[in-house]
Amino acid sequence: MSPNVPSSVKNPEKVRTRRAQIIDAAVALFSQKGFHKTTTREIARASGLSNGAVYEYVQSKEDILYLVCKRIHKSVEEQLRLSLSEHALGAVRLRHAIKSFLHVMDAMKDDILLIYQESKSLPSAFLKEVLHDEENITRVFEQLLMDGIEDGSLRTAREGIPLLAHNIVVCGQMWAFRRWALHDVTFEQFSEMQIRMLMQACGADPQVIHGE
Amino acid sequence: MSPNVPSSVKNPEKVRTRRAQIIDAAVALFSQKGFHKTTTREIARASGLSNGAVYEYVQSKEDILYLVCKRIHKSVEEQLRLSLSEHALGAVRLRHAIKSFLHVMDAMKDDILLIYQESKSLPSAFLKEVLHDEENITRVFEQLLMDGIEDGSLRTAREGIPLLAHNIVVCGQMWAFRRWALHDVTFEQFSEMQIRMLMQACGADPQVIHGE
Amino acid sequence: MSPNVPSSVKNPEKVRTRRAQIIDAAVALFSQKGFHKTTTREIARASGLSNGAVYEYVQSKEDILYLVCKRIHKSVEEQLRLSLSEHALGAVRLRHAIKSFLHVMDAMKDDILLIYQESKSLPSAFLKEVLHDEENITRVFEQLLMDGIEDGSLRTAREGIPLLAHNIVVCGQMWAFRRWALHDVTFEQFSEMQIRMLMQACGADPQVIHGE
Amino acid sequence: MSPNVPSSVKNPEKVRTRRAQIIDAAVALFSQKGFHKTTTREIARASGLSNGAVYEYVQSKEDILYLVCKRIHKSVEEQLRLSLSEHALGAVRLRHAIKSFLHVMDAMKDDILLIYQESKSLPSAFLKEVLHDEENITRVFEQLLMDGIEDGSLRTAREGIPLLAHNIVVCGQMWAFRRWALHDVTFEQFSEMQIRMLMQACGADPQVIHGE
DNA sequence: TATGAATGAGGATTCATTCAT
DNA sequence: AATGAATGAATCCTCATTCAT
Repeated sequence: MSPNVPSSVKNPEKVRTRRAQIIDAAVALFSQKGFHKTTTREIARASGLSNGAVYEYVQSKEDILYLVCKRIHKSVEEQLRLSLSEHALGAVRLRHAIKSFLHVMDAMKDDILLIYQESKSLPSAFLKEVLHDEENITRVFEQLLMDGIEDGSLRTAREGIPLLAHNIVVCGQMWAFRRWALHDVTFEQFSEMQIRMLMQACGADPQVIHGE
Repeated sequence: MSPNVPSSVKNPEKVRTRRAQIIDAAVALFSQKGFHKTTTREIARASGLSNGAVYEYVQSKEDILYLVCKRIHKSVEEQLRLSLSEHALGAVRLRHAIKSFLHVMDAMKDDILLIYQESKSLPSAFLKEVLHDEENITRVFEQLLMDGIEDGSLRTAREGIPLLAHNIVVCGQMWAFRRWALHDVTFEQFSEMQIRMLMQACGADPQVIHGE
Repeated sequence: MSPNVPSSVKNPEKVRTRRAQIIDAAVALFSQKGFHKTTTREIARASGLSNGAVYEYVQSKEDILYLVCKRIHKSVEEQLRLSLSEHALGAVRLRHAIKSFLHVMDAMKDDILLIYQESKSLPSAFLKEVLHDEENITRVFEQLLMDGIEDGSLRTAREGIPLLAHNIVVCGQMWAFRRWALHDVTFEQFSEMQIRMLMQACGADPQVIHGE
Repeated sequence: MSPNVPSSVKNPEKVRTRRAQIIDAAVALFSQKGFHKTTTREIARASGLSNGAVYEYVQSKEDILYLVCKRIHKSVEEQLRLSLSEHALGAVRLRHAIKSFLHVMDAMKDDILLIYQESKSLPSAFLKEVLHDEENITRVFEQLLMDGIEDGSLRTAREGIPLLAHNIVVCGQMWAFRRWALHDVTFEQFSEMQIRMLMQACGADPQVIHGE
């Protein structure tokens, strides 16, 4: 399904730890200097491996970018799913999820920006997979919207769901990739206002919009 | 103020036409293959100039990227300003402006995506200027918001203006950079729904929200 | 027909002289150290060009090997054709040609050995062409054999012509690639004995076999 | 005398079997892709050993090439010696030997070609030894020529013996390394014609030349 | 102004060999 | 005796930029 990154090293435990080193180093370097301006030598040095060793765990520089993107998305999704609440009302659960998502986006600003700026350098099979990961995140919100519509806590048309979900996701990412333009706004302000706008767009009740 | 791109050619008319050739070629190539994978030779060939001639009108590859970004923003801003209406109500003028803006974004999808993906490769002085250009676009909407609040056609807090303006701009750009995810939504649907959400967030009257 | 080696330099005169430099350097280096152990840097340095300049005239290291093989074969064929005599009898003309050919092989020992040892490193399209060049040399002898049979000065079956021609060619090349084993034999001895054997195999008259 | 290939493994039986595995794998790979394009990893995998294990039985990649050449020559020589006849006349024994030799060359085409193309990559001490092995094969024919001269069944000068023997050997190898050029000739034709030419050159009686 | 040949630093990747386990 | 992970030097090729003409 999702394209594999082959490693010539067989021991899976080793592969896991070494790749973690590589990814850690690469995330930092790609964030700082961009994918193209980062050399594989720098990645090797920064990850504590030799030039050659890197290529035991990865087949190309692009593989590294892919692993980096994968890990970032995995982390986002995990954090998001972990934070989902159990409240009875869909609208409340949605509000909660948006809030959590914005926090995750804030915590992972640099990583999100990295994906925005560098994923276009991925070979198309990899790119497809990365976009697919993103869709999975969107789908979390689509589900919550559905729930809210079903239980009556959200009053909006079903057809609008995909776009609403997208708006939520982009809204979160925007905190990362528009940082330069939002420097006067604190995260608290941003979070509060955006939640209000989004919940209103979703047709939530005023009490829910304003957080009870 | 805005950093100059020096040219060793003196005749300003020549500089203008030659740079136009270079920019035309570069826009197409950067859109297609990205900044890093496009070579200056390719730009030279595609623009009908010799390798050396390009460097008579530009000092580096990054200069070209800068000129490209500049031209795109100039075009966006021009089209946007040309389309501003004269209606008495600020809210109506805003609605109109958003609609026009979305059309411009649709027409310039590729160019907007280009700026999103490649502007990080600009030297910081250039990047600053490009971001500044973007702010100018945002400012158009800030002014309209202000007008609407002043004339009472928009009921929202003054402090929210910058973020609302940003939301409008990002909303338009999103049509370009999230194309892959929005393939099921037609531009008409997108435009209508987003305008509604944004106008609602701005505190417009229902009639205005729905276009009279 | 014969595969081209593209050059990014347009001026054909320049291409000719620069490639000559490259080929000269490469022949010497390939002969000395072999194709694989010769680096492109060495070729560049030895030919008086910069690393990059070499790649203006050639697209890969294998292109260089191809040009080298081409030039060697061209030289062999030219020398061979120049030396063809006008004697009335085909057998005499053949004898003369073999003798000349052996002299050429002696003069070009190193080059012939080079082709023998390195041509397998050519991409197949190139290899085919190089083998084709060799066939052209063989064909010279096939024609002479034919002539001799026709005018009655050679008494042998037509069907044997291809193999006889091959024997002649291999016989000459052998002087190059079996040098190590023939060190006790002078070129004069070699030449005389081989000519005798070959002419006898072709069914020449004793006088012709022994050179009148 | 003949240079040793040291092994860090002591058990000679083990060394023999493991090296056999290595050589088998290497012969196939070298024939297919050439010495330089074959990696030691490939040899390890194909021989069922680990990367490291190969180096317990061999000290370098070139050692492997040497062992490969050795084994090929050993096989050629064995087959040749086994086929030597007991006929009273030297000329007949020679004819028989040539015929057998050609058959061996036909059976071992690929291996012979391998030696021709790759032996130049041997370190000089190894190369010398490989050439020496070849001389031993030549010497078989020298002896037969001597015998024939002595018993009067061959009428040729003693001084010509070395070159005649070489001609015989090259003639056989030619069937391997000129395959591409001889594709129209069947082995039977080739064999018959070459034997005739060679026996004639050796001064055999017509009956012997034509096989009684 | 324009040309296009020349430069040369730089970078991804490979692979024979070693060595800790 | 065997494994397979690690090493790091070595190599081909690219390409932004310069400069003689």
